Amino acid sequence: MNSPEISSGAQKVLSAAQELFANEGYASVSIAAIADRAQVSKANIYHHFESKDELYCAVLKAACLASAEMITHDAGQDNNYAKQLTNFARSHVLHLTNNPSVSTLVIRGLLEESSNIDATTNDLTAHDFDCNFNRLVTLIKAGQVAKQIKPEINPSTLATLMIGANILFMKARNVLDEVPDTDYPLDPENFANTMIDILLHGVLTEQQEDKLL
Amino acid sequence: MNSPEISSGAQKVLSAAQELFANEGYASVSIAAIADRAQVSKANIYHHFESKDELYCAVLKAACLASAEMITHDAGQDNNYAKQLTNFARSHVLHLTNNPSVSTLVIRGLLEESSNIDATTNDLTAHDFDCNFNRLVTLIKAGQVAKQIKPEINPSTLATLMIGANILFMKARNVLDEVPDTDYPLDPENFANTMIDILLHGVLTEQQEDKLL
DNA sequence: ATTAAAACCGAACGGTCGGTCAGTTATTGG
DNA sequence: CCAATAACTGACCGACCGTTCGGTTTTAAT
Repeated sequence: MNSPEISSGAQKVLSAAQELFANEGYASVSIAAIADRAQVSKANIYHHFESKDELYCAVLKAACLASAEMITHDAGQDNNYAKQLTNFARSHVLHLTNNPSVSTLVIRGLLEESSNIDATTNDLTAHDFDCNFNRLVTLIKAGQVAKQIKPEINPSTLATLMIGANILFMKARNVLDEVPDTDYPLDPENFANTMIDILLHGVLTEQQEDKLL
Repeated sequence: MNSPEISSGAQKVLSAAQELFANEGYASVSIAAIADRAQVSKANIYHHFESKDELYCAVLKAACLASAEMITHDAGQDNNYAKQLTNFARSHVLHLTNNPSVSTLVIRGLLEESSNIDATTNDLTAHDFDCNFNRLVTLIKAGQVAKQIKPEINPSTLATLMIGANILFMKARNVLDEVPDTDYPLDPENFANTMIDILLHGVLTEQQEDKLL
Protein backbone atom coordinates (compact mmCIF):
# COMPACT_ATOMS: atom_id res chain seq x y z
CA MET A 1 0.00 0.00 0.00
CA ASN A 2 2.93 2.29 0.72
CA SER A 3 5.56 3.43 -1.70
CA PRO A 4 7.73 0.54 -2.86
CA GLU A 5 10.81 1.50 -0.88
CA ILE A 6 10.03 2.14 2.75
CA SER A 7 11.81 -0.27 5.02
CA SER A 8 11.46 0.14 8.75
CA GLY A 9 14.98 1.48 8.96
CA ALA A 10 14.35 4.08 6.31
CA GLN A 11 11.18 5.08 8.10
CA LYS A 12 13.11 5.73 11.31
CA VAL A 13 15.42 8.02 9.36
CA LEU A 14 12.51 9.77 7.69
CA SER A 15 10.77 10.49 10.98
CA ALA A 16 13.90 11.80 12.62
CA ALA A 17 14.67 13.96 9.61
CA GLN A 18 11.15 15.31 9.46
CA GLU A 19 11.21 16.51 13.01
CA LEU A 20 14.65 18.06 12.77
CA PHE A 21 14.06 19.71 9.39
CA ALA A 22 10.77 21.15 10.59
CA ASN A 23 12.24 22.56 13.77
CA GLU A 24 15.52 23.91 12.48
CA GLY A 25 15.43 24.15 8.71
CA TYR A 26 17.41 22.40 6.03
CA ALA A 27 20.84 23.92 6.41
CA SER A 28 21.00 23.78 10.20
CA VAL A 29 20.44 20.05 10.37
CA SER A 30 23.44 17.83 9.82
CA ILE A 31 23.34 14.24 8.65
CA ALA A 32 25.09 13.35 11.89
CA ALA A 33 22.26 14.88 13.90
CA ILE A 34 19.67 12.91 11.95
CA ALA A 35 21.68 9.74 12.40
CA ASP A 36 21.92 10.36 16.13
CA ARG A 37 18.19 10.86 16.51
CA ALA A 38 17.34 7.89 14.34
CA GLN A 39 19.87 5.77 16.23
CA VAL A 40 21.60 4.63 13.08
CA SER A 41 25.01 5.33 11.62
CA LYS A 42 25.66 8.21 9.28
CA ALA A 43 26.60 5.79 6.51
CA ASN A 44 23.32 3.97 6.87
CA ILE A 45 21.43 7.09 5.88
CA TYR A 46 23.28 7.03 2.57
CA HIS A 47 22.28 3.43 2.15
CA HIS A 48 18.63 4.48 2.11
CA PHE A 49 18.91 7.91 0.49
CA GLU A 50 21.15 9.19 -2.23
CA SER A 51 21.96 12.51 -0.63
CA LYS A 52 20.82 15.05 1.93
CA ASP A 53 18.82 16.79 -0.77
CA GLU A 54 17.02 13.62 -1.70
CA LEU A 55 16.27 12.90 1.94
CA TYR A 56 14.81 16.35 2.35
CA CYS A 57 12.70 15.87 -0.77
CA ALA A 58 11.42 12.56 0.58
CA VAL A 59 10.52 14.18 3.90
CA LEU A 60 8.76 17.01 2.13
CA LYS A 61 6.90 14.65 -0.15
CA ALA A 62 5.57 12.67 2.79
CA ALA A 63 4.56 15.87 4.54
CA CYS A 64 2.69 17.16 1.50
CA LEU A 65 0.93 13.84 1.14
CA ALA A 66 -0.22 13.94 4.74
CA SER A 67 -1.23 17.55 4.37
CA ALA A 68 -3.29 16.86 1.26
CA GLU A 69 -4.93 13.82 2.75
CA MET A 70 -6.53 15.58 5.67
CA ILE A 71 -8.47 18.18 3.77
CA THR A 72 -9.90 15.44 1.59
CA HIS A 73 -11.80 14.07 4.54
CA ASP A 74 -14.42 16.79 4.71
CA ALA A 75 -16.50 16.52 1.55
CA GLY A 76 -19.67 16.89 3.57
CA GLN A 77 -21.96 17.95 0.74
CA ASP A 78 -24.00 20.16 2.94
CA ASN A 79 -25.88 22.92 1.19
CA ASN A 80 -25.15 25.25 4.09
CA TYR A 81 -22.00 27.03 3.04
CA ALA A 82 -21.56 28.85 6.32
CA LYS A 83 -21.30 25.47 7.94
CA GLN A 84 -18.95 24.23 5.23
CA LEU A 85 -16.62 27.18 5.71
CA THR A 86 -16.68 26.57 9.44
CA ASN A 87 -15.80 22.93 8.92
CA PHE A 88 -12.95 23.83 6.62
CA ALA A 89 -11.50 26.36 9.04
CA ARG A 90 -11.84 23.98 11.94
CA SER A 91 -10.29 20.95 10.26
CA HIS A 92 -7.55 23.12 8.80
CA VAL A 93 -6.50 24.70 12.06
CA LEU A 94 -6.71 21.34 13.81
CA HIS A 95 -4.50 19.82 11.19
CA LEU A 96 -1.98 22.60 11.69
CA THR A 97 -1.86 22.35 15.46
CA ASN A 98 -1.96 18.54 15.58
CA ASN A 99 0.73 18.05 12.94
CA PRO A 100 3.04 20.95 13.59
CA SER A 101 6.13 19.44 12.00
CA VAL A 102 4.34 18.44 8.81
CA SER A 103 2.70 21.84 8.54
CA THR A 104 5.85 23.72 9.33
CA LEU A 105 7.68 21.92 6.56
CA VAL A 106 5.09 22.82 3.95
CA ILE A 107 4.84 26.39 5.16
CA ARG A 108 8.59 26.77 5.31
CA GLY A 109 8.85 25.59 1.73
CA LEU A 110 6.24 28.10 0.79
CA LEU A 111 7.74 31.07 2.56
CA GLU A 112 11.35 30.48 1.57
CA GLU A 113 11.95 31.67 -1.92
CA SER A 114 14.78 30.70 -4.23
CA SER A 115 15.71 27.62 -2.29
CA ASN A 116 19.28 26.54 -2.67
CA ILE A 117 17.97 23.02 -2.91
CA ASP A 118 16.48 21.37 -5.93
CA ALA A 119 13.71 23.37 -7.56
CA THR A 120 11.36 20.42 -7.22
CA THR A 121 10.93 21.18 -3.53
CA ASN A 122 9.45 24.53 -4.35
CA ASP A 123 7.05 23.05 -6.86
CA LEU A 124 6.15 20.37 -4.36
CA THR A 125 5.07 22.69 -1.58
CA ALA A 126 3.58 25.22 -3.97
CA HIS A 127 1.45 22.57 -5.59
CA ASP A 128 0.33 21.21 -2.26
CA PHE A 129 -0.50 24.66 -1.02
CA ASP A 130 -2.30 25.42 -4.24
CA CYS A 131 -4.26 22.24 -3.82
CA ASN A 132 -5.68 23.19 -0.44
CA PHE A 133 -5.98 26.83 -1.35
CA ASN A 134 -7.90 26.08 -4.52
CA ARG A 135 -10.16 23.67 -2.73
CA LEU A 136 -11.18 26.49 -0.46
CA VAL A 137 -11.58 28.92 -3.34
CA THR A 138 -13.81 26.43 -5.13
CA LEU A 139 -15.91 26.03 -2.01
CA ILE A 140 -16.33 29.79 -1.75
CA LYS A 141 -17.31 30.13 -5.38
CA ALA A 142 -19.90 27.42 -4.94
CA GLY A 143 -21.27 29.40 -2.03
CA GLN A 144 -21.57 32.40 -4.29
CA VAL A 145 -23.41 30.41 -6.95
CA ALA A 146 -25.80 29.24 -4.23
CA LYS A 147 -26.29 32.93 -3.37
CA GLN A 148 -25.26 32.38 0.22
CA ILE A 149 -22.02 34.33 -0.14
CA LYS A 150 -21.96 37.86 -1.50
CA PRO A 151 -21.08 37.84 -5.20
CA GLU A 152 -18.82 40.87 -4.98
CA ILE A 153 -16.29 39.41 -2.57
CA ASN A 154 -13.06 38.04 -3.94
CA PRO A 155 -12.76 34.29 -3.23
CA SER A 156 -8.97 34.38 -3.18
CA THR A 157 -8.94 37.18 -0.65
CA LEU A 158 -11.29 35.32 1.63
CA ALA A 159 -9.20 32.16 1.29
CA THR A 160 -6.05 34.14 2.13
CA LEU A 161 -7.75 35.51 5.22
CA MET A 162 -8.73 32.09 6.50
CA ILE A 163 -5.53 30.25 5.76
CA GLY A 164 -3.24 33.12 6.72
CA ALA A 165 -4.99 33.56 10.04
CA ASN A 166 -4.81 29.85 10.79
CA ILE A 167 -1.11 29.70 10.02
CA LEU A 168 -0.35 32.77 12.10
CA PHE A 169 -2.47 31.40 14.92
CA MET A 170 -0.59 28.14 14.93
CA LYS A 171 2.81 29.77 14.83
CA ALA A 172 2.19 32.72 17.10
CA ARG A 173 0.49 30.73 19.82
CA ASN A 174 3.84 29.78 21.30
CA VAL A 175 4.96 33.38 21.31
CA LEU A 176 1.77 35.07 22.40
CA ASP A 177 0.85 32.82 25.26
CA GLU A 178 3.85 34.10 27.15
CA VAL A 179 2.32 37.53 27.19
CA PRO A 180 -0.78 37.48 29.35
CA ASP A 181 -3.11 38.68 26.63
CA THR A 182 -5.96 37.21 28.56
CA ASP A 183 -8.54 37.18 25.81
CA TYR A 184 -6.52 35.40 23.14
CA PRO A 185 -8.28 32.18 22.20
CA LEU A 186 -5.64 29.52 22.71
CA ASP A 187 -7.91 26.65 21.81
CA PRO A 188 -7.80 25.97 18.05
CA GLU A 189 -11.48 25.19 17.69
CA ASN A 190 -12.37 28.23 19.70
CA PHE A 191 -10.16 30.32 17.46
CA ALA A 192 -11.71 28.89 14.30
CA ASN A 193 -15.19 29.66 15.56
CA THR A 194 -14.46 33.26 16.49
CA MET A 195 -12.66 33.73 13.20
CA ILE A 196 -15.53 32.37 11.12
CA ASP A 197 -17.94 34.52 13.06
CA ILE A 198 -16.07 37.62 12.01
CA LEU A 199 -15.82 36.56 8.41
CA LEU A 200 -19.46 35.62 8.08
CA HIS A 201 -21.03 38.66 9.69
CA GLY A 202 -18.38 41.37 9.69
CA VAL A 203 -17.17 43.47 12.57
CA LEU A 204 -19.15 46.66 12.19
CA THR A 205 -22.07 47.37 14.48
CA GLU A 206 -25.48 47.73 12.87
CA GLN A 207 -25.61 51.44 13.48
CA GLN A 208 -22.32 51.81 11.63
CA GLU A 209 -23.58 49.71 8.74
CA ASP A 210 -26.72 51.85 8.53
CA LYS A 211 -24.64 54.99 8.46
CA LEU A 212 -22.97 53.86 5.28
CA LEU A 213 -26.21 53.62 3.33
CA MET B 1 21.83 60.33 15.69
CA ASN B 2 22.57 56.70 14.96
CA SER B 3 23.92 54.11 17.31
CA PRO B 4 27.45 54.98 18.36
CA GLU B 5 29.21 52.31 16.33
CA ILE B 6 28.12 52.38 12.71
CA SER B 7 30.97 53.16 10.38
CA SER B 8 30.39 53.12 6.67
CA GLY B 9 32.25 49.84 6.35
CA ALA B 10 30.15 48.20 9.02
CA GLN B 11 27.05 49.46 7.29
CA LYS B 12 28.07 47.79 4.06
CA VAL B 13 28.44 44.53 5.94
CA LEU B 14 25.09 44.99 7.65
CA SER B 15 23.24 45.58 4.39
CA ALA B 16 24.83 42.60 2.70
CA ALA B 17 24.10 40.41 5.69
CA GLN B 18 20.51 41.58 5.90
CA GLU B 19 19.75 40.68 2.33
CA LEU B 20 21.44 37.29 2.51
CA PHE B 21 19.98 36.32 5.89
CA ALA B 22 16.50 37.30 4.75
CA ASN B 23 16.72 35.34 1.51
CA GLU B 24 18.42 32.19 2.74
CA GLY B 25 18.24 32.01 6.50
CA TYR B 26 20.90 32.05 9.16
CA ALA B 27 22.61 28.70 8.70
CA SER B 28 22.77 28.79 4.91
CA VAL B 29 24.69 32.05 4.79
CA SER B 30 28.44 31.87 5.31
CA ILE B 31 30.62 34.69 6.51
CA ALA B 32 32.54 34.32 3.27
CA ALA B 33 29.37 34.94 1.26
CA ILE B 34 28.60 38.07 3.27
CA ALA B 35 32.17 39.29 2.81
CA ASP B 36 31.92 38.70 -0.93
CA ARG B 37 28.73 40.67 -1.27
CA ALA B 38 29.95 43.51 0.94
CA GLN B 39 33.24 43.55 -0.98
CA VAL B 40 35.34 43.28 2.14
CA SER B 41 37.54 40.56 3.53
CA LYS B 42 36.23 37.91 5.85
CA ALA B 43 38.53 39.11 8.60
CA ASN B 44 37.16 42.60 8.30
CA ILE B 45 33.73 41.38 9.33
CA TYR B 46 35.24 40.19 12.59
CA HIS B 47 36.76 43.59 13.06
CA HIS B 48 33.26 45.10 13.15
CA PHE B 49 31.31 42.26 14.74
CA GLU B 50 32.27 39.79 17.41
CA SER B 51 30.77 36.74 15.79
CA LYS B 52 28.26 35.52 13.24
CA ASP B 53 25.64 35.42 15.98
CA GLU B 54 26.27 39.02 16.95
CA LEU B 55 26.09 40.08 13.33
CA TYR B 56 22.77 38.34 12.93
CA CYS B 57 21.47 40.00 16.08
CA ALA B 58 22.56 43.38 14.77
CA VAL B 59 20.80 42.76 11.47
CA LEU B 60 17.67 41.65 13.27
CA LYS B 61 17.77 44.61 15.60
CA ALA B 62 17.93 47.03 12.68
CA ALA B 63 15.10 45.22 10.95
CA CYS B 64 12.90 45.34 14.02
CA LEU B 65 13.63 49.02 14.42
CA ALA B 66 12.62 49.73 10.85
CA SER B 67 9.56 47.57 11.25
CA ALA B 68 8.46 49.35 14.39
CA GLU B 69 9.06 52.78 12.92
CA MET B 70 6.67 52.43 10.05
CA ILE B 71 3.52 51.62 11.97
CA THR B 72 4.15 54.64 14.16
CA HIS B 73 3.50 56.93 11.25
CA ASP B 74 -0.27 56.48 11.14
CA ALA B 75 -1.65 57.99 14.33
CA GLY B 76 -4.42 59.68 12.36
CA GLN B 77 -6.76 60.30 15.22
CA ASP B 78 -9.81 59.89 13.10
CA ASN B 79 -12.96 58.89 14.90
CA ASN B 80 -13.94 56.66 12.01
CA TYR B 81 -12.58 53.28 13.01
CA ALA B 82 -13.46 51.60 9.73
CA LYS B 83 -11.15 54.07 8.08
CA GLN B 84 -8.49 53.55 10.74
CA LEU B 85 -8.56 49.80 10.24
CA THR B 86 -8.27 50.33 6.50
CA ASN B 87 -5.30 52.60 6.99
CA PHE B 88 -3.61 50.10 9.24
CA ALA B 89 -4.11 47.24 6.81
CA ARG B 90 -2.92 49.31 3.91
CA SER B 91 0.22 50.68 5.53
CA HIS B 92 1.00 47.27 6.96
CA VAL B 93 0.76 45.41 3.67
CA LEU B 94 2.67 48.16 1.92
CA HIS B 95 5.40 47.94 4.50
CA LEU B 96 5.59 44.19 3.96
CA THR B 97 5.77 44.35 0.19
CA ASN B 98 8.09 47.35 0.05
CA ASN B 99 10.55 46.03 2.63
CA PRO B 100 10.52 42.33 1.95
CA SER B 101 13.90 41.55 3.45
CA VAL B 102 13.20 43.40 6.68
CA SER B 103 9.80 41.78 6.98
CA THR B 104 11.07 38.36 6.11
CA LEU B 105 13.67 38.57 8.87
CA VAL B 106 11.14 39.47 11.52
CA ILE B 107 8.67 36.87 10.34
CA ARG B 108 11.31 34.21 10.12
CA GLY B 109 12.35 34.93 13.68
CA LEU B 110 8.75 34.63 14.71
CA LEU B 111 8.02 31.39 12.93
CA GLU B 112 11.17 29.56 13.90
CA GLU B 113 10.96 28.21 17.36
CA SER B 114 13.82 27.15 19.59
CA SER B 115 16.42 28.96 17.59
CA ASN B 116 19.89 27.54 17.87
CA ILE B 117 21.09 31.10 18.13
CA ASP B 118 21.03 33.29 21.16
CA ALA B 119 17.64 33.48 22.83
CA THR B 120 17.69 37.26 22.55
CA THR B 121 16.81 36.99 18.87
CA ASN B 122 13.55 35.31 19.75
CA ASP B 123 12.71 37.96 22.29
CA LEU B 124 13.65 40.62 19.81
CA THR B 125 11.29 39.55 17.07
CA ALA B 126 8.60 38.51 19.50
CA HIS B 127 8.66 41.89 21.16
CA ASP B 128 8.56 43.68 17.82
CA PHE B 129 5.70 41.54 16.64
CA ASP B 130 3.90 42.06 19.89
CA CYS B 131 4.37 45.77 19.51
CA ASN B 132 2.60 45.96 16.16
CA PHE B 133 0.09 43.32 17.10
CA ASN B 134 -0.86 45.08 20.31
CA ARG B 135 -1.12 48.39 18.54
CA LEU B 136 -3.76 46.87 16.30
CA VAL B 137 -5.54 45.21 19.22
CA THR B 138 -5.65 48.53 21.02
CA LEU B 139 -7.10 50.18 17.95
CA ILE B 140 -9.81 47.54 17.72
CA LYS B 141 -10.71 47.86 21.38
CA ALA B 142 -11.03 51.62 20.96
CA GLY B 143 -13.41 50.96 18.08
CA GLN B 144 -15.48 48.79 20.38
CA VAL B 145 -15.58 51.47 23.05
CA ALA B 146 -16.77 53.88 20.38
CA LYS B 147 -19.48 51.34 19.55
CA GLN B 148 -18.40 51.14 15.94
CA ILE B 149 -17.12 47.59 16.24
CA LYS B 150 -19.28 44.80 17.61
CA PRO B 151 -18.51 44.27 21.30
CA GLU B 152 -18.68 40.47 21.06
CA ILE B 153 -15.85 40.01 18.59
CA ASN B 154 -12.43 39.05 19.90
CA PRO B 155 -9.85 41.76 19.16
CA SER B 156 -6.97 39.30 19.03
CA THR B 157 -8.75 37.14 16.51
CA LEU B 158 -9.44 40.09 14.27
CA ALA B 159 -5.84 41.21 14.54
CA THR B 160 -4.66 37.71 13.67
CA LEU B 161 -6.90 37.74 10.62
CA MET B 162 -5.54 41.03 9.34
CA ILE B 163 -1.88 40.43 10.02
CA GLY B 164 -1.93 36.79 9.02
CA ALA B 165 -3.62 37.55 5.73
CA ASN B 166 -1.16 40.33 4.96
CA ILE B 167 1.81 38.11 5.65
CA LEU B 168 0.44 35.26 3.59
CA PHE B 169 -0.40 37.67 0.80
CA MET B 170 3.11 39.05 0.73
CA LYS B 171 4.72 35.64 0.77
CA ALA B 172 2.34 33.75 -1.48
CA ARG B 173 2.21 36.39 -4.17
CA ASN B 174 5.38 35.03 -5.72
CA VAL B 175 3.99 31.52 -5.73
CA LEU B 176 0.44 32.23 -6.74
CA ASP B 177 1.07 34.58 -9.59
CA GLU B 178 2.57 31.70 -11.54
CA VAL B 179 -0.77 30.01 -11.53
CA PRO B 180 -3.22 32.01 -13.65
CA ASP B 181 -5.73 32.50 -10.88
CA THR B 182 -7.09 35.43 -12.75
CA ASP B 183 -9.00 37.06 -9.95
CA TYR B 184 -6.23 37.17 -7.35
CA PRO B 185 -5.56 40.76 -6.37
CA LEU B 186 -1.85 41.20 -6.95
CA ASP B 187 -1.77 44.86 -6.02
CA PRO B 188 -1.19 45.29 -2.27
CA GLU B 189 -3.55 48.20 -1.83
CA ASN B 190 -6.20 46.42 -3.80
CA PHE B 191 -5.75 43.38 -1.60
CA ALA B 192 -5.98 45.44 1.58
CA ASN B 193 -9.21 47.03 0.38
CA THR B 194 -10.93 43.78 -0.53
CA MET B 195 -9.75 42.26 2.74
CA ILE B 196 -11.08 45.09 4.85
CA ASP B 197 -14.35 44.97 2.96
CA ILE B 198 -14.81 41.37 3.99
CA LEU B 199 -13.90 42.02 7.59
CA LEU B 200 -16.12 45.04 7.98
CA HIS B 201 -19.29 43.68 6.43
CA GLY B 202 -18.94 39.90 6.39
CA VAL B 203 -19.36 37.53 3.51
CA LEU B 204 -22.93 36.29 3.96
CA THR B 205 -25.68 37.60 1.73
CA GLU B 206 -28.53 39.43 3.42
CA GLN B 207 -30.96 36.63 2.85
CA GLN B 208 -28.60 34.27 4.63
CA GLU B 209 -28.18 36.66 7.54
CA ASP B 210 -31.97 36.97 7.83
CA LYS B 211 -32.34 33.22 7.87
CA LEU B 212 -30.23 33.02 11.01
CA LEU B 213 -32.55 35.23 13.03
C1' DA C 1 23.74 -25.22 4.75
C1' DT C 2 24.75 -22.03 1.09
C1' DT C 3 24.56 -17.90 -0.84
C1' DA C 4 23.26 -13.48 -2.44
C1' DA C 5 21.29 -9.41 -1.30
C1' DA C 6 20.12 -5.98 1.98
C1' DA C 7 21.11 -3.51 6.25
C1' DC C 8 24.36 -1.63 8.80
C1' DC C 9 28.78 0.25 10.70
C1' DG C 10 33.69 2.65 11.76
C1' DA C 11 36.85 5.22 9.72
C1' DA C 12 38.28 8.21 6.67
C1' DC C 13 38.09 11.74 2.47
C1' DG C 14 38.15 16.52 0.58
C1' DG C 15 35.99 20.74 1.36
C1' DT C 16 33.92 24.47 3.78
C1' DC C 17 32.74 26.39 8.01
C1' DG C 18 33.40 30.12 11.78
C1' DG C 19 37.07 32.25 13.71
C1' DT C 20 42.17 33.95 14.61
C1' DC C 21 46.44 36.33 13.91
C1' DA C 22 50.37 38.86 12.23
C1' DG C 23 50.98 42.36 9.43
C1' DT C 24 49.75 46.40 6.18
C1' DT C 25 47.35 50.59 4.93
C1' DA C 26 44.40 54.65 5.93
C1' DT C 27 42.89 58.18 9.31
C1' DT C 28 43.39 61.52 12.58
C1' DG C 29 44.65 64.32 16.69
C1' DG C 30 48.61 66.72 18.71
C1' DC D 1 55.57 65.31 11.09
C1' DC D 2 54.53 61.79 14.00
C1' DA D 3 52.57 58.55 16.78
C1' DA D 4 48.37 56.10 17.88
C1' DT D 5 44.39 54.09 16.54
C1' DA D 6 41.02 52.30 13.38
C1' DA D 7 40.19 49.86 8.99
C1' DC D 8 41.49 46.33 6.52
C1' DT D 9 43.83 42.06 4.48
C1' DG D 10 45.83 37.15 3.21
C1' DA D 11 47.06 33.14 5.22
C1' DC D 12 45.94 29.93 8.27
C1' DC D 13 43.58 26.78 12.10
C1' DG D 14 40.72 23.12 14.09
C1' DA D 15 36.09 21.52 13.72
C1' DC D 16 32.53 19.92 11.31
C1' DC D 17 30.21 19.26 6.93
C1' DG D 18 28.29 15.82 3.30
C1' DT D 19 29.88 11.86 1.29
C1' DT D 20 32.45 7.45 0.30
C1' DC D 21 34.56 3.02 1.08
C1' DG D 22 35.80 -1.54 2.93
C1' DG D 23 34.10 -4.67 5.67
C1' DT D 24 30.64 -7.02 8.96
C1' DT D 25 26.18 -8.59 10.37
C1' DT D 26 21.37 -9.71 9.37
C1' DT D 27 17.79 -11.51 6.41
C1' DA D 28 15.70 -14.63 3.45
C1' DA D 29 15.28 -17.63 -0.43
C1' DT D 30 17.12 -21.91 -2.32
